[in-house]
Amino acid sequence: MKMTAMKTDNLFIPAQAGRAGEDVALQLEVAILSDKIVPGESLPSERDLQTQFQTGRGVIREAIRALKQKGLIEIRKGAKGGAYVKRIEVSNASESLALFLKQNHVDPAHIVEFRESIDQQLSILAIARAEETEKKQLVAQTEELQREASGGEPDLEKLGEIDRELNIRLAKMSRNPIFAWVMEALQLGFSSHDHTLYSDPNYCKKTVDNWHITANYIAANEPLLAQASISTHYQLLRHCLDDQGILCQSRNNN
Amino acid sequence: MKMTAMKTDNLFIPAQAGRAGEDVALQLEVAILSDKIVPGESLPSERDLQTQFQTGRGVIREAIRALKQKGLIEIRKGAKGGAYVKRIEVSNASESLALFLKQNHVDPAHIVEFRESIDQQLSILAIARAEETEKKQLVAQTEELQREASGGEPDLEKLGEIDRELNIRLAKMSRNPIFAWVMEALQLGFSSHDHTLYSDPNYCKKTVDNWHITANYIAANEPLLAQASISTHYQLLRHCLDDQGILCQSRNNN
DNA sequence: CCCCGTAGATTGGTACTACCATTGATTGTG
DNA sequence: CACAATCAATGGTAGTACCAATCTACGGGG
Repeated sequence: MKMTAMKTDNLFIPAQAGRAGEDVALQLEVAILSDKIVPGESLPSERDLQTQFQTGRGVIREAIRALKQKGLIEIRKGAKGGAYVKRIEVSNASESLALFLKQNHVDPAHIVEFRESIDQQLSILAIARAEETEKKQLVAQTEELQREASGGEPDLEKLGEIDRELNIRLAKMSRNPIFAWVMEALQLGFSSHDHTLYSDPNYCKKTVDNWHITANYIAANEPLLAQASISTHYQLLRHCLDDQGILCQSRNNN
Repeated sequence: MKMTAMKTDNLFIPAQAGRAGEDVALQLEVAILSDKIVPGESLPSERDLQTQFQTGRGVIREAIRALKQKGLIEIRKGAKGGAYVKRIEVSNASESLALFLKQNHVDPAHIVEFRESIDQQLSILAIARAEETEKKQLVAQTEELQREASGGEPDLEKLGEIDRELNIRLAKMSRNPIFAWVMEALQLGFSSHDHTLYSDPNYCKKTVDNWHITANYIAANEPLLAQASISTHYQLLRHCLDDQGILCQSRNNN
């Protein structure tokens, strides 16, 4: 316990347990979360940490890997490289939830239902809180979606991308990051289902036009009408999935 | 593409890129998520993987570490040890979310708002889908909550526990597991805030009684009234948090 | 024959070394 | 002064050796 507090920092104590790797990761995480190392700065090099922790380099690397996985740091190679502390993004948390949902084989009907509920609330909040310019941008993007879909050979990738952006834009307009988190998580895990809607010519145009209508209702500050058209969207999605036999609609899960 | 499908499996191709570790982790993750390795089974030993991937053991260990971080596997030492695939728990997603919310100083008001939205929808679904017996059980548990709270020295731990169970019970009555998971994820990250409601004598009784009222409305199949009383619940929570200066209520986040 | 304990084998955990690849800074050269 | 070669720092990979924990199997003692 020298506590000499050199320029860098010797606040790391040598880890010796059978789980040295986790010990190191924990100490580093605490250092980061307690703002001892601020986003933009970098941790000492692996070899420095190796000496500070009195341990092998492999242990350090495993700890670093864990922190990277958590989204706490970003790693750059070469001189001036190292583990740079970064601001955590929602996508990390979303990915976590998406993994869980994916492994549990969720009934698509449940996801659709949940998303509809979220979207309903989202439209209300967006109308109440978003700037006029944001609402106009939303409308503009739905028109871009229409243009993209009107061609004889619509680019499904592009349509899906725009649809995703629309959802995220709407989520941001709610001024509540939690909605954005959930939305992103659901899309990460089940973007495939949205594709079916656009790949089927019977539903593509209806869906696209309905997006435009919804956006216009939001821009016109008509929450009830917006909710109605969102319901329409999910009715379309349900029918479309039903046509393809994707929906189980089984109510006998516990 | 031998497809010989040996007893173990040679479906792993040697990784060579500068990011071999991530490559290995990705291949293993795919193998797990596509149910090639089922929960309960274990991955090959590190030394086996080392030969299958034609790489060093350090690379394997880092990949394993990443998967462990994601909650995909659990590691046991000794003979018959190894990386056992496990069912992902919501707590992983919660932890991830908690990290994000913590580092980004998310306003508790946002969490309250989101939970209120979920609860509203939950009550509607519960009324429509739950059995009569479940509704009666819900009411019964709110009465237990009242009994527990009526004593001169209410056990805060016990109250919190019952409150948590009530929420989970309600979520299950919706017949849609996603609501339950999202709810649980949020609660795990912020159970502290729920305690404040019960620890403050000014709000405790009101909250408890309101739970009872809500449950009765649900049992009586009165969705609108149930929603109203749920609103009351969150009004109480908001005021309570406000009294303690926890709420920021700042609307100027992007 | 049964029970218990010890030895062996398997596997993750740690340490150390050497070398490669990338990247930024330094230095040298035109 | 500009540009290119060189160098140094750092992460990435490979391989070895050994330790620690844990299960299995064998064998002795009852």
